[in-house]
Amino acid sequence: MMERNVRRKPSQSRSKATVEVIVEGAARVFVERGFDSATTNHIAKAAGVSVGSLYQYFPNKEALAAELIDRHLAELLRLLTEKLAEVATLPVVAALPAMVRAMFDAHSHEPQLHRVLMEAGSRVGMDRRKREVLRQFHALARLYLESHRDELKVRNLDLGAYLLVFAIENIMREIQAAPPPWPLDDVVAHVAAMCVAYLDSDVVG
Amino acid sequence: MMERNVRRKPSQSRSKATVEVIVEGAARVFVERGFDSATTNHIAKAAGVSVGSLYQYFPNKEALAAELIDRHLAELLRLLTEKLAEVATLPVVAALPAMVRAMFDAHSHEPQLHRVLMEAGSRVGMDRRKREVLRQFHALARLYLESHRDELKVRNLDLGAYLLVFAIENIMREIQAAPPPWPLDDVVAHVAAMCVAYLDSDVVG
Amino acid sequence: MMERNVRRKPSQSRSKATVEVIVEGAARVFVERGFDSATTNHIAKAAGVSVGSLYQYFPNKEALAAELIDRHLAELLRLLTEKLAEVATLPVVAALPAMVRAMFDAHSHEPQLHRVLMEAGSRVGMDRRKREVLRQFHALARLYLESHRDELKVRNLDLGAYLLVFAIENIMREIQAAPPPWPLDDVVAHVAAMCVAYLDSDVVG
Amino acid sequence: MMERNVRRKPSQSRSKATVEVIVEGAARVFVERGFDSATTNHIAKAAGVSVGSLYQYFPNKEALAAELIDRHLAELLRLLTEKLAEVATLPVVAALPAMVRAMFDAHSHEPQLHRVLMEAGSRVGMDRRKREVLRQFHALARLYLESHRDELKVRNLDLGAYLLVFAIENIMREIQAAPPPWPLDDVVAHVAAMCVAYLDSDVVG
DNA sequence: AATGAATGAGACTTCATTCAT
DNA sequence: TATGAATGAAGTCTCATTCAT
Repeated sequence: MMERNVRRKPSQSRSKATVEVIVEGAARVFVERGFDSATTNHIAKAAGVSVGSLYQYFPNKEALAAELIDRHLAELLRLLTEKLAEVATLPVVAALPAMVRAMFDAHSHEPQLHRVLMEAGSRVGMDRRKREVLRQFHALARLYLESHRDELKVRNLDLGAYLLVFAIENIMREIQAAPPPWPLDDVVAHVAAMCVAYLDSDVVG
Repeated sequence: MMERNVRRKPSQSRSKATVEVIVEGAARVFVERGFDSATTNHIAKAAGVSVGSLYQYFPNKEALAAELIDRHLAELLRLLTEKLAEVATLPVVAALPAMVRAMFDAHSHEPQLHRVLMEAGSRVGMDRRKREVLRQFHALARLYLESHRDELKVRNLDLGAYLLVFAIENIMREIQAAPPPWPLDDVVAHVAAMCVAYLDSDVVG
Repeated sequence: MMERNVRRKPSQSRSKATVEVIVEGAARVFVERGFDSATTNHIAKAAGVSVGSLYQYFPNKEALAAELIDRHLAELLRLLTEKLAEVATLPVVAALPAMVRAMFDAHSHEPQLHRVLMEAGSRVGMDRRKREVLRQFHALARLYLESHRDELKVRNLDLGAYLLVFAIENIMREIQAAPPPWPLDDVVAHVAAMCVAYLDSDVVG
Repeated sequence: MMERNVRRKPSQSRSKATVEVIVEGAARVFVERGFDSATTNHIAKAAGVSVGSLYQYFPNKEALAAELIDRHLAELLRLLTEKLAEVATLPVVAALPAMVRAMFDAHSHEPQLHRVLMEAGSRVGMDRRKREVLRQFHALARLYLESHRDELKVRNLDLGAYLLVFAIENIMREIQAAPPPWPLDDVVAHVAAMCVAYLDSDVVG
């Protein structure tokens, strides 16, 4: 079903430009109408190309959403990796708030589009792709924690990194979806505190 | 669009039984085929009634999913409320692990069905309904925390309860969706530790 | 299709009352929703009986409309026959305006319902039934004209009566459907004048 | 409901041909099965196109009937306008029989199809459209009568033209629907005589 | 490469009618 | 007789996808 994300590698620059307008058109239409109500015809029209051209590059609507997700997640991963590199040498108490904040900022980019894509969910491979990225970020987080092992009481840093990544990611998404009534700085501070406190607890297992 | 969840109040017992077989049929079909591929005709056939009967009680497929969600969330709320009452007088360090475990157990009920419904997501009103239940549970959690305020360092118990509820709920869901490679008891212990440590941290704001 | 208008002769008075409320309910629903959108379930509800009872007396929706048409046309025929008897001895110049006026008055009764039934048209046997009544009225008109033959120049009184009846009936219906911008008395006077003038013309054939 | 008669302007010639075969298929199916029993699938099959193509150009069955009506009425208006131009300078006594005959001839074109469309009636916008055309013809008739005012006794030529148009049109339609037992030439002669005599009568108002 | 008219499977939904109670 | 829950055939319409130009 999800045959191949992109049908033919657009090597010509004209093709590349066409792919670009199609992807942008898709983003616009997904935001305006939601994933289900968006049709390939809508998208082609919004992109200013014919349906035929759309199908030249994308086998179906799902592939378009997948492409948008991939771009978003790649950006997310890039941002967080970069930020982690920046704070890698800082002590955990300083680094974690920075990472939480970075995660929050990363989720503030085109929230409508990504909300729509999240809702499209597994039909679009969102789950698998997102889990893949989180897995990568989990690995990064573990590396970071291990290099700061002596600052921490928690021993199972693999599990520790897992919990941090998922807890932070989900709360940031939740905040985007339904902003809570507290100053965001407070929320960020609390999330960071939760993480720091956790890493400093002497849980067994 | 989501006009009314149930079309007519089934007062007669025959009607009630019909509604029941339809809802059960829907659950089965949703699990077997996923939300998108399920059709009202599939569901009617699975339930052993005619499509007409299905439409007598439910305006569309979404309403069926909504009904299933409502039942699930009501059960969830009931379980957690009950558990919270049980542990209400215990100190936080004892109560939280019990609650985390209860949350985990609650998510272990018909996980396939609820995964499908989560994926159906907002098309089905899942988001709104779930947020409503979490709001209720947030209120309960806050009450609990306030009655144990002197055991805690965190001051903003409203925000505190919010973070606990969302962090726990999301991690439990994640574990259901993609079980991690650690013993579940360890995961539960760590989540509880994260919560306890957080509440004992002296974050400002 | 139009098996039999009424299924069982309602001999019991309870039955007769039931038929009555059903017919009245049908009239109300037809006016409110139009013929096509009216369903037998709507009608049964409006009449305060169950669908089953409705089907006990009427085989289908068409039969209900037919019944209403029959009642209407019977009333129309009765009124016009009566009026014609009244004016039978008057000279044509006096009688025709009276008949035109009577025709107009007759069409003023429950115009909404009858408009709906006209629109339902042949599906409901309207055409056949109406033609039947017009045929009867044509016969009456011819009798009248023949008994006044010496006041008239037109010789083919059969054709003459036919034209009068159809011309008057159609114009009266048209006036009901889309009232023209002239005083109705003027319109009636003109129609009468047209009829009188026609009968006084020496057309051959 | 009657959103737009035609969905997209067929600019390409292929589209135009498709629209044409669809309209012709619709005409055939309406005649064969009547309006109610005709389905869009029947029509598409009869036209040799897919349902999808039908819906590309017509939002529903009603729109197809409306298109056929529009064509018919346009033709009717064209014919009568032309005929009126021909006889415009003739005296009323000569012109009216010619117009009545023309009206009769015009109604002889595809009578079955138009009978079906009349029966479909207001569901199809027939009423509104027909009234519009009659309004136009009323205007033409009035112009004609006014330019012959000195041949006539009737003074309210507006109302006069109205009566003529409606009386003639309805009788012609009636004759098509149920041919009466007299030679049509006689009927035409009588209708014309009725009109001429009316215009020569000295009705007040 | 691009176009966009054409396709058609199949989902949704209604409502006249039946029949067990 | 009355009830109204249940039936299911059949019609409407959409939209992802193809393919002739």
